[in-house]
Amino acid sequence: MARSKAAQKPMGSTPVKPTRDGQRTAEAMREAAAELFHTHGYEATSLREVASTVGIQVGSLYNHISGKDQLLSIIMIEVLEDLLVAMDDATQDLDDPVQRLEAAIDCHIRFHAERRRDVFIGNSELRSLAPDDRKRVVALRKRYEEILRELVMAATSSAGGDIVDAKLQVFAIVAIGTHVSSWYLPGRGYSLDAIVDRYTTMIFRQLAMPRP
Amino acid sequence: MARSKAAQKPMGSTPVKPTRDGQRTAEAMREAAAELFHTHGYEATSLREVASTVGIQVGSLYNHISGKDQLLSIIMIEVLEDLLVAMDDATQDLDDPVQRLEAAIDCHIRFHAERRRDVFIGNSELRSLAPDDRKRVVALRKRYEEILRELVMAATSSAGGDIVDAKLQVFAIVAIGTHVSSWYLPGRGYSLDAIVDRYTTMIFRQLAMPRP
DNA sequence: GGTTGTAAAGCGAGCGTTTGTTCGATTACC
DNA sequence: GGTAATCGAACAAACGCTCGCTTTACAACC
Repeated sequence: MARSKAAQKPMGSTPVKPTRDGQRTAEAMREAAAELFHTHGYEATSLREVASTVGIQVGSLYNHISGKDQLLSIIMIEVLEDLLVAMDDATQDLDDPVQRLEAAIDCHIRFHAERRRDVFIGNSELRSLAPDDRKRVVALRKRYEEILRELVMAATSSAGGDIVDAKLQVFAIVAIGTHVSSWYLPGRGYSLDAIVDRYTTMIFRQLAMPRP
Repeated sequence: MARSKAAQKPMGSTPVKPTRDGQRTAEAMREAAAELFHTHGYEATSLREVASTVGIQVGSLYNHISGKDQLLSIIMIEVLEDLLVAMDDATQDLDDPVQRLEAAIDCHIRFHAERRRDVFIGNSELRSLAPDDRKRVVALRKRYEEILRELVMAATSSAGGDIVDAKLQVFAIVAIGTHVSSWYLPGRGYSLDAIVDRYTTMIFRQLAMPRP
């Protein structure tokens, strides 16, 4: 191969000698993997890079995972589950459907910006997943879209708005989130508050209803 | 490695013995590469798979390309240049700014749907590009966004619309295109005409102006 | 109208690396 | 002393790429 990468000296901040605390190592592995997957992609990342980032040898990884694919599926499933929880937390205490939608959009965009690294992995490495994991991820995504759909429909019918097309409306919102996760950089350009505010206005306009 | 892939028997429809027509082979290589990059990703695609799809040996690929990366950069740059040309063709004969924007949205969505394979590659393999090629692709993208921006601004100022935020408005349109290229399948679900129609209405609503 | 020279195109074996994964020995902690 | 964690060396497979050789098509020549 032409390219040369990976596997220099340990640069990690974690144990070099055996420890009782395998938990910390497992966590460092997920963190290192997420960072590398985000930068180079799953296929272009070697387990030796992951190991050297954590500060251990390649073989030691297998004390915590069954294989490279597990590293990816953990990241992808976790971020989706977190998103569902965050969306639930953001809306569960609100009664007014319009306020619920506004809170949902806020949560949606904020989550995609703040956890852009993991979200980006989740959106670009679907095909690298093993079939079973892919099914699970697709199911979680579908559930998320269903939640958005119900929020949009409840808000419009409550405030006299109008949906051009429910499915495509949800897609438009999802697309904005995905796109944000690909360009947003904290501290550069737009503030997160500004992004949320502008996009919320634009989405409410699509629904032909005023913002509260 | 655990996975086993590629390199069985030739399945291509093109020459097995030397021909004067290397042009056809080069074209078949681009086609095979695009198909494989789209399905498995650039890094997960081996040149042996490309060669076996075309129906030649690995070494023979190098009669037409300098390396694997060139295969990718050709695909990515070509699709962007085609998009710019298509957008120009779609709008150049129109004078009314609103009609120009409508035609642009039509072209934008249609292109992203019809050439979804190449567009998808263009949107997901940026990090696999060599630095120079990446710069070129980023520049082309920026130019495309600039064109969209001017179309949006001209239309709104002409028809009394209102832009919440020019940059984010363009981003929203781009995001819809990218998203379409990831889910649209011809003959399944929405017709292309329906997609274009619905999204056009939604985008015009965002600009607070009526469709012509 | 055969003969021969040339260059493009493909073959196929092989090169040096890198890859994911395995495994016995070793170390550190309870 | 037992056990979880790590090391370190090794494995076979797959990778991008190179290269000397053969095959083909076409043109120039006698």
